[in-house]
Amino acid sequence: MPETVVLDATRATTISQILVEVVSASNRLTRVAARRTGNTESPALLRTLSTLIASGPMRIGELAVESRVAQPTMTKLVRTLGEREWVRRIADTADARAWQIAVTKKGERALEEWRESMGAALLPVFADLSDEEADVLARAAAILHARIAGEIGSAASVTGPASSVVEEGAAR
Amino acid sequence: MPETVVLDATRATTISQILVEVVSASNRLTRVAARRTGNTESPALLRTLSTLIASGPMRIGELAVESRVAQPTMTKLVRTLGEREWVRRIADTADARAWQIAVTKKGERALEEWRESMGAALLPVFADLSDEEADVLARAAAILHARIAGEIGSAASVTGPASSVVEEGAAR
DNA sequence: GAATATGCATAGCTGTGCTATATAATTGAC
DNA sequence: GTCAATTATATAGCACAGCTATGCATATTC
Repeated sequence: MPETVVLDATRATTISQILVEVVSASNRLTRVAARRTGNTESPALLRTLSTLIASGPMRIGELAVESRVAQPTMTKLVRTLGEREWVRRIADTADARAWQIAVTKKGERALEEWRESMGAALLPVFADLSDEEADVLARAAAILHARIAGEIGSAASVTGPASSVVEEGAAR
Repeated sequence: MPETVVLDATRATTISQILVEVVSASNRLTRVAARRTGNTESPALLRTLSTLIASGPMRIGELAVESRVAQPTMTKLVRTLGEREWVRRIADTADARAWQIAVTKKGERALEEWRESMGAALLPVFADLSDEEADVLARAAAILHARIAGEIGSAASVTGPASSVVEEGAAR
């Protein structure tokens, strides 16, 4: 196995190029999806919801890290989500500065409806995928999800049990 | 092969779900990429550039369709691209209302640099992909690109030869 | 040549993202 | 136990990408 360094450099280049193609394809797919669904749904809100559903209630700061946005951005998103009653804020008994953010039933339904409408909107473009192509897409999504989930050292999902049930507005 | 209808419905559901997973993964990947690159580059500008490079000079309206944005959005993007000297506007001799938008060398370089920095930024997260995983991602990107390109009836790339070489600001 | 259609620009809004900074609570040092 | 430093969220204010509605100029059609 000679010239390992050269081989590795080549391989890194190849992987980089593939990643760029994936990002580029993602970028376009996002636009196609936005236009076909009529653009009424917000990716950021749904991303936040699905993070919460996947990992359970967590603090705003943790949510910001998981969702890859700055903390003030997440504060805004959580406010909007709260106004729609898709999440509720639960006081954190261990730290009066913090809140646990939890998805409501309504929020779960909203995400589910979004997934249905997104699937329906994109289906016509992809309906005649071969089984093999469909499999490739499914595996690619799984690979991306796994890598992205693993990208953060630890984060979240460690917070769960410490929260109380005091709703916002109640005496603290 | 009995119950074709039921089977097809099931298959449609499966494909829909896969597509939703792909969109969801894309959405997250976009955020990871934005954060890791330091977020200085704008996806919309680069999407426009790469469309122009792939399909050659075209009108603002065509570019809007290809890039899946509304026409006023594209007008703004083209203005920004022009200010950066990444594109130039060429008068369309066949129609005085229209412009042909063409990428400059500077624009090509900007896209190339973006691709390099994006690849470098994401590589650490994906460096230890197996050859097989890398292949799955590459094929998924190709499938998405092909479908998205095919989604529009015809559009663009039919416009090329009709344009002149009169630069903006020159007598029209 | 007047009416209609088309291509682009402008105005003005919303939402998502950012940084810098404020406020309040917690933690740590002494 | 109090004061300083740190931490969690909120607020302010900005930029940009997206949209719809609409205006303006040029083409096209009858």
